[in-house]
Amino acid sequence: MTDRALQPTDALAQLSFLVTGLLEARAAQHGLSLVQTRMLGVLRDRTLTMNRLAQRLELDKSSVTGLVARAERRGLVARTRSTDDRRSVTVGLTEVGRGLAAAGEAEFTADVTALLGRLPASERVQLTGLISRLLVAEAEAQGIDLFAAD
Amino acid sequence: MTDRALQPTDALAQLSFLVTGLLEARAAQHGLSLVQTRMLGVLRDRTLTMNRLAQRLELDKSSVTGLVARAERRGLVARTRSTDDRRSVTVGLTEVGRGLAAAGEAEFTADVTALLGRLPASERVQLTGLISRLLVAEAEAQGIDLFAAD
DNA sequence: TATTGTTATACTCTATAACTATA
DNA sequence: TATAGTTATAGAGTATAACAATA
Repeated sequence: MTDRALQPTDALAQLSFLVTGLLEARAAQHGLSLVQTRMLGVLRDRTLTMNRLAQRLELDKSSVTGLVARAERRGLVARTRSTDDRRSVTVGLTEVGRGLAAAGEAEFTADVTALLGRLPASERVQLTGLISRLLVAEAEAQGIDLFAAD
Repeated sequence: MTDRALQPTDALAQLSFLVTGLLEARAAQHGLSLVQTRMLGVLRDRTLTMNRLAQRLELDKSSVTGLVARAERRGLVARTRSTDDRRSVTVGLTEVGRGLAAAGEAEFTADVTALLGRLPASERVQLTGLISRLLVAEAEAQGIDLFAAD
């Protein structure tokens, strides 16, 4: 009765639900949704116009208007009109938003580390290596360099 | 410049987003959301009361009332009052719903198979084996038997 | 009294279409 | 004219609280 393996599709699907669930649960602890968390993550290393933020999140610009408005109301992001192109609005994290993003990321990393801790070290290394290979191969097939400076 | 690996957390997070995205895209082709797809999947092998369906989906019963109502309006599920406990309502798939669930599952399986096809066969087997081990170990730690008849 | 399910209400998230302001 | 962003509107999805029917 040991070592029955899941079907490949089930394995990937269940792992994905598990990991997404971890992220969602941590976000919820801070009163954040998944998409708000993604937005904070995207803005952690850069400042973006509404338009480019929408592209990053793969959302319509009108959706992002509301998303940013709600985050702004909570003091997590700030909007400033661009000086060069005065049609544009630049969005960036506030200190509060930055703190929340950092805390959430640390917690999620701890959760994933704990999850991976279920496997012996050698298998853990093997697993993450294989996933990396898979992601790189898939990105390459899509014409994307996963390690591009961006 | 070859074989740089992602950090473990990034690797798992990105894989999860990728797989979830595949599922979401297929669901959208059929005009279904992720949660509607999950519901069809849960009901594929069984019939459930509203209450137990809510537990399965980890949603409030009031949320499931709306979820089922929208699916029912589209002819995907059917509600019937239980005869033994007349407070209960039993939900099950219609033939249309069953067809949609089957088609969606087949498409998603093909997508995942194509994704895994980016890796050579030996690594593919290794990867899915390791993921299975991880899921079994995690489930065990939570006191769940992943292979329980249910 | 307790449980099952629905309804009323409110909020987030999403898109489409129409609009304003700037280029 | 074209682009950046917002607003108006509509609908899905979610939860809390109050409710009706049944146990």
